Amino acid sequence: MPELPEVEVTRRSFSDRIAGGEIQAVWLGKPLRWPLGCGLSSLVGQKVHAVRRRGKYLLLDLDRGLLLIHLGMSGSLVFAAELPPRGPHDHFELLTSQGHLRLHDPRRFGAVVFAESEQSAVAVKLLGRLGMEPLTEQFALAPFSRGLKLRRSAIKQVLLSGDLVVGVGNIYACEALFRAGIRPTVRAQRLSVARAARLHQSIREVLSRAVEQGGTTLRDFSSAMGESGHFQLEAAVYGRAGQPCSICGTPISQIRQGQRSTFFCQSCQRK
DNA sequence: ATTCTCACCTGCGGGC
DNA sequence: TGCCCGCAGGTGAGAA
Repeated sequence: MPELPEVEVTRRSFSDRIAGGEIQAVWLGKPLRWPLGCGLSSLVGQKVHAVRRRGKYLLLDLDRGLLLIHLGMSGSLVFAAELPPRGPHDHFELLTSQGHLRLHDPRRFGAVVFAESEQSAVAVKLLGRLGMEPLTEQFALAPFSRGLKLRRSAIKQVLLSGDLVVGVGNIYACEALFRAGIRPTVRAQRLSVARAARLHQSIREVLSRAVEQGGTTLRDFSSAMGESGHFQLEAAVYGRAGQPCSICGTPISQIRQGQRSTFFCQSCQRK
């Protein structure tokens, strides 16, 4: 589910409300992708100071250390003064004086991990390889273009890998490549600077527009306020195999790249 | 070193 | 109606 826009929309939907809250209790359900990495009681009494985002990770700053939260493929957070009764797919709760945060994650590819600092081994393992943040000044054309030149893989795979630019998942990779008129299978290193510039711009546009729209709700994503996203209504290619391209009418193609579906227009994305 | 495949887990929709 | 298969928003680990 959650790519950068969904994670950012989630962050904004509870960051201010949880800030300053003191942790009163922590509850863990079924195992997630990784163990929490600390005792539950060591978190109790600490305050949550802020919620930041790095790539698709949420970082909850505590008095001592931070919690890294990843939503995996099917995760979502809810934050409210009172939570409804737990369901079978609720696996983590942070009860604070400001309200209760709950992770709902049917597939349990998500994770909540404690790190003593961003320099700690576990934080570096998870965050260390991450590339540029696409919605900040850090995401400049020159390093992006230079990075592409070093990669022989298909451009779609490079976008998904997250080591050049973070936050672009399967939906937004397809959408950004469509907007840039670039075929997903072309080798990254074969893109000219001009075409890299177009892609650079498309990534920024698609991601910021998706954030504006509250993210993409395909199945059940919603913000921590319970609000669904609307970007799926603007998707030009993702999930639209066989439907006419909005630009030229050519039926949208679906192929497999690295065990993932790729959607594109053969006519608008020639190379 | 980069690149590729697999694994993790559950639910859902399509075809038979 | 029910079963089986493939597929789904991510990404670290390990192999090639």
